Amino acid sequence: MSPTLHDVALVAGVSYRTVSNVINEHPHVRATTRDRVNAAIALVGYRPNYAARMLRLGRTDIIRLALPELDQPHFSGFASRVIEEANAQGLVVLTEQTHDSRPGEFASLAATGRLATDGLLIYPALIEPGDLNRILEHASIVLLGQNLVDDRVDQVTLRDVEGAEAATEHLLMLGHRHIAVIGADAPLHPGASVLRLEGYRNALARHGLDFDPTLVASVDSWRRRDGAEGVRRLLESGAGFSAVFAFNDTLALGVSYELQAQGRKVPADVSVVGFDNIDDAQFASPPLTTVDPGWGELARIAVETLVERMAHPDAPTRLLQSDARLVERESTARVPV
Amino acid sequence: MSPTLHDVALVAGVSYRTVSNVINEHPHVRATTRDRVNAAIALVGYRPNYAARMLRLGRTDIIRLALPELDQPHFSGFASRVIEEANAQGLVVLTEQTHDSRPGEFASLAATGRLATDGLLIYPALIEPGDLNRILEHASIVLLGQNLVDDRVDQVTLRDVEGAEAATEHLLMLGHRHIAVIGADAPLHPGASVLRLEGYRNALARHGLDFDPTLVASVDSWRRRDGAEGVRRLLESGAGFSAVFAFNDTLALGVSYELQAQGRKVPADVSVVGFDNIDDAQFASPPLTTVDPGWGELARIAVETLVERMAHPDAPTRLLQSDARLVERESTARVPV
DNA sequence: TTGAAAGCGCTAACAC
DNA sequence: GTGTTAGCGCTTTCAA
Repeated sequence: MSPTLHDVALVAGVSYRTVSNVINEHPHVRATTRDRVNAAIALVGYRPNYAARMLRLGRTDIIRLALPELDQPHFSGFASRVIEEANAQGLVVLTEQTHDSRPGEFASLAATGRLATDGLLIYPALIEPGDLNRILEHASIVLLGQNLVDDRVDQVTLRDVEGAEAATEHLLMLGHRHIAVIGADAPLHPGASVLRLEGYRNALARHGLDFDPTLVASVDSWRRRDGAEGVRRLLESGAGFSAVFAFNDTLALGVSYELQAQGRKVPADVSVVGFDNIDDAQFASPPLTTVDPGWGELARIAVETLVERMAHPDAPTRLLQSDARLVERESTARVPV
Repeated sequence: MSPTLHDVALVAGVSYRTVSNVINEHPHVRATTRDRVNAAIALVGYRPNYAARMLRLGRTDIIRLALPELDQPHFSGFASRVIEEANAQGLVVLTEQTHDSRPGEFASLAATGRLATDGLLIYPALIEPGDLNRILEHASIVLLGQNLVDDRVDQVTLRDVEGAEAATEHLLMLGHRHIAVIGADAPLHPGASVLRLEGYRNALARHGLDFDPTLVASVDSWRRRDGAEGVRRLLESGAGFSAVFAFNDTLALGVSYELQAQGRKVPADVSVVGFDNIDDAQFASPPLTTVDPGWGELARIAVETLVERMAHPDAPTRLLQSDARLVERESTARVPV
């Protein structure tokens, strides 16, 4: 058994209470006593039992982060920043993967609160408002991403629509009139795929262009292979396009790869624009034009919001968003004449 | 205050003990009693207090995973798998980043054990044997990666030397005689950069070739920009080479990008081989030949080893390794004549 | 400034 | 099969 406060007190020749005071840096301890206690702590190798402290304080200083998949660049980058932000606030992060499944997400939600007052940051894919009912009363939750409008919960989201508008607008400005879309109807990204499509259509409409469904490739997921497959299908269908808007960078890199594999030059023959501004985008060949939706800012805001929610469970809920901006690189060019 | 076992017992009209039996699925509970208790649990909205349970059981079912950086493909892929393996064992994972700094790693080590008997998986960069002394007695630790030979601790590592030999051997078999190396002396990867260089030299020696230090590029880190910079320096130095072995895939993708940006064709002019087999490698242009060091296997072994260590603190320590194999793709070809 | 002691919610040894 | 109860290690109220 590892030593307890009691053992330390015995060795130091003081009371239980005094040792606790020293550990918690309470002010009213004489310096000599403090030194004696610290010496005793070192001597017996005392380390506090955090489970006992948690029980006593009703507070764990652990938050939970539930993402669909850690093994995707935009999510791992986000997780990395969340961990940093949380640590800065004295919190540690328990990471979970929902694998885009309803049961997975639900398990996360249901387990929330098991560590007393700790909070949950969850990036929902398949959660619906009804799922939240039983959870909300006993847990601090912040929803990430979009996909759910429910003013009983704090939400911290990207500006998907505005970002997609900016991407499309950029291509339109370059003279493109037939812009393919890769990444629609992704079952694992229901919110984002709808909103980014909406942004695309908005931009088209603003330029008086009709929406052409034959230029839209649906995909299973948003990985490279899906991007490659999507654009291949589009090419085979004979649909004519001079530019592609892929709903995330990973898709876009797959698209760019496949186009070049099929002998189309990027951007000379086809322009490609992505979404997320992952680290890899700038070192792709060619470097990828993309939308930076502000993942870093999102992480900061998310942790801040959760911390405030834990501190004030009854404060009004909020919807906060990070800022999106276009990052021009070399995968986009004027439409070929 | 949220309801406790006591509240449930009151509502169900049974004792404290019986409720606990139901929750922990003890066998000796009559079905009707169980139903009544479950109804009461649902009614009052009872959820177990895990801090209390941890305190009572002296066990948290939380393990800690400390990696240099989550935002690197090989680490995030590894973390993702560790989380899955741990979940399968009924454990959850607290993720931390050491940022390759001695203080960061040390903080992780020092904090270990604060959650009672939980264990720590740590990928050490700058830890030395002496750092472990004070920790070992009260914590279950498994060291990941290489970088430390210390038989007081379980270690689960990649086969860096063998992997690097395979990569170099592959290039030698293709007729290359001037093989550049990118990634040496990386301060953040002290173990891996030494071992992979060792593998490279072994393969060279086996073919009777001298080691040429002017073909070795040292780098600050193992990100794309470092790969790009490294190969640029080498080109500027006028050193002649027909192939590049980069110490990881991210470096290799940076190398491949830079070579092509400078008008050298890959693999027609220069072959490139990487290390890690990250997801991106197969969709790069050209798809990257690389070494798959078995990250997935590593995750499985690591969790298994930690679980066994937690169960048997006094069992003899072990050194386990995953298997490395070469994955041939299109970034390597016979030496140009 | 320090000591004594209650009690956080739970599990399980012990009774019946 | 169910009830009673000690005690896990800590923080903190109350007293001295």
